[in-house]
Amino acid sequence: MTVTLADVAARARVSPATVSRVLNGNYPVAASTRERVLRAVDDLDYVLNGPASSLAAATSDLVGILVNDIADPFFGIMAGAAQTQIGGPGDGSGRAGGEKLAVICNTGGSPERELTYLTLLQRQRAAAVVITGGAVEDPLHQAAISAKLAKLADAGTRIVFCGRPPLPEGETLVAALAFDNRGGGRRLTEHLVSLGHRRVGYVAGPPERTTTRHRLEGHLDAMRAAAPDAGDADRLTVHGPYDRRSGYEATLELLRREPGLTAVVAANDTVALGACAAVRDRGLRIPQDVSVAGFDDLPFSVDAVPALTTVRLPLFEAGARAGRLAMGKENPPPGGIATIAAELMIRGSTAPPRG
Amino acid sequence: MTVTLADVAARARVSPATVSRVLNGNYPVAASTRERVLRAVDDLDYVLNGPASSLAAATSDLVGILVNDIADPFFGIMAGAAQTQIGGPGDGSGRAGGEKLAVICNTGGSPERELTYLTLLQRQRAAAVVITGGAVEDPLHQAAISAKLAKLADAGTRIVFCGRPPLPEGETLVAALAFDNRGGGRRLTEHLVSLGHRRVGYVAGPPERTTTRHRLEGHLDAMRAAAPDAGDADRLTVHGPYDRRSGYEATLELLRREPGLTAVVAANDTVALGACAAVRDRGLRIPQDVSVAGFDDLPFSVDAVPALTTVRLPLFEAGARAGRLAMGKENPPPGGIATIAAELMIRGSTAPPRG
DNA sequence: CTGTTAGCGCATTCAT
DNA sequence: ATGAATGCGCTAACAG
Repeated sequence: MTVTLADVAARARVSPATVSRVLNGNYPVAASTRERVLRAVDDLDYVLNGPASSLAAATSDLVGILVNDIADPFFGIMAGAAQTQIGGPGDGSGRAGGEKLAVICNTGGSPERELTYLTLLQRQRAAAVVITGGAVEDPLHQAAISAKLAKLADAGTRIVFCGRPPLPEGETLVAALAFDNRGGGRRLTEHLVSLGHRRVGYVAGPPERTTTRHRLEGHLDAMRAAAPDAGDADRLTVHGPYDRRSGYEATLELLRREPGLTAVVAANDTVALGACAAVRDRGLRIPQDVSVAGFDDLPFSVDAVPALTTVRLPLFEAGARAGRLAMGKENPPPGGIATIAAELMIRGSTAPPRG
Repeated sequence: MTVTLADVAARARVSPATVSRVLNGNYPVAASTRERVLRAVDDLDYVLNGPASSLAAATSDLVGILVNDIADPFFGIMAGAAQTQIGGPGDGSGRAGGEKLAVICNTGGSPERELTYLTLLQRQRAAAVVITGGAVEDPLHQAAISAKLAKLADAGTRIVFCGRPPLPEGETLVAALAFDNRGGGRRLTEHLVSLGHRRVGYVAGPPERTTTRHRLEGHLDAMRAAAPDAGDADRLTVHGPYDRRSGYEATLELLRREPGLTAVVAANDTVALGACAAVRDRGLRIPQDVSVAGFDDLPFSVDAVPALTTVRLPLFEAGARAGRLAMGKENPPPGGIATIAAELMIRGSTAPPRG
């Protein structure tokens, strides 16, 4: 019923071993023989049995890419970029040669699901795993993930972090591409401070996430430098999920707490969009009455009205690099860790506060 | 070195078969035995060998989700929704029970890569495949894809279309969830016509794609109904990729061709954002001078300024339903085909043309 | 309810 | 450069 390697061998009048060698191309085979085998493959419409192959070879061509939320372009861009380096462009025949199968796994930001996916990938003997986005800082989960990653690495799976800080220990296990969230956050708020803002609200992401904490710390650093004795930064910080609605509601709350607010900084661009809507619904103008700033510089941010001041992260480049690292096409950075710079993008949504 | 099922069996003092039955849970096993086995699994930190399991069972727990562009939330939302129905929430142990591994494959809209991914999934003996987004209409590729899908279906892989029109034949192979792109496009333009617009530009997607064609046809139907002898609809249609830049440039071009344009309809919301930017850069106001409309109702569309009139597609619901169909959790619609309604969302970006 | 027996389809020794 | 033989780790009959 289903065509096997043995069928191909019979038709090409060679041994199964030879067919295997032709298909994997990692062993010398006479050109004429190869020719014959390839023709038999096409004639019979043979498709390699992945599981059998993986079982025998004790390794598979699966590469996992873990993301927190695939509906968010922040992750979509990185994941898509990584996949371009892994899937290979194909040869146009649809025959599928030595390509890896890059697969994206949506954890929803839940550490449990993250672990489950890692186990699933371990079960599949994945060739590599790329983990994108910030981590949850709960020590229990940290330890569980570390242990799991150690096992994966031990089994020969390459591990790459993308937009995630390196593990406390175990730097040798993993190549990590970390974004400079703290520096970006600091420079963004410094920009506002330099414009004259002193009452700045901050809509943070979910607590316990590294990304949230780093961006917030950068913001607070800048605020403290500007007004060492202000001390009410906590009062002007609200946490919530990384979505539009959170930005909307948190901004209303901030405006309630501090009607004299002159600027709102959001944890990311999506949240910033919600913040903009809230500011407007309160009858305030951007940036004349309230400045608004985001983070990430997602594609839509430049089209906001006014265009959003934000911090640009080179998501595509980082994702592509992570993909290359996962494939072993590129050498890991020194010490296994590289920090990716974040660039301040000043646009129309920020301006000096009202005289 | 690596723990196998036999090791677990030995430690639990049962046969390998019993361990297998416990793990797969599809066969009666005494509670006490199960207990013992599970403990041995935990003690030994055993992880099932996926390839071996798939080889023996002649089927795997992989489910593929094909998307055109994962950086686009249109696909991200559907893919994420499908994954919620497939991956299962996990039991929180990270142990990974009977879950399927839902994997997202990014084709970049290229039929070749689509074929390659299908071959890769075929090679893995995937349990199901969900194909999202419109198809390319080239008959050669259509035939190649059809043939490949037939083989997959033949091998027991369930096939589900999501946001893609059904195959010309072979309805029995596939459950198809198709969006009412034509109807949505028609109602959107009818709305503009009813406001009084007659010179309406259209920024279409890439030619040869079903989604592009259906939306455009809906638009043209509505235009022709409004002005049967206008006949210059072609002149006011420009094709381009589904991205912001295309919307920007095409709109400038349309404004050049027809300075008297009172409205621009874009192939989707992302394109519409670019169109808005172009309109503004030309010194025109939205909607007073030019109305702009999009399609899809992506999350950011309501936050555009003014909020974007568009056509809402229930992307999450459709993706989730596709996921359930792929898992066999839900029965296919009658005839294998369901059309998903598209809802007109009238917001601030459209208004009557200037008196 | 549990144990025994046979492969699943391929990659890889080891020969030649 | 090629063929023959072996086993990867598991599931699925078939017994009992």
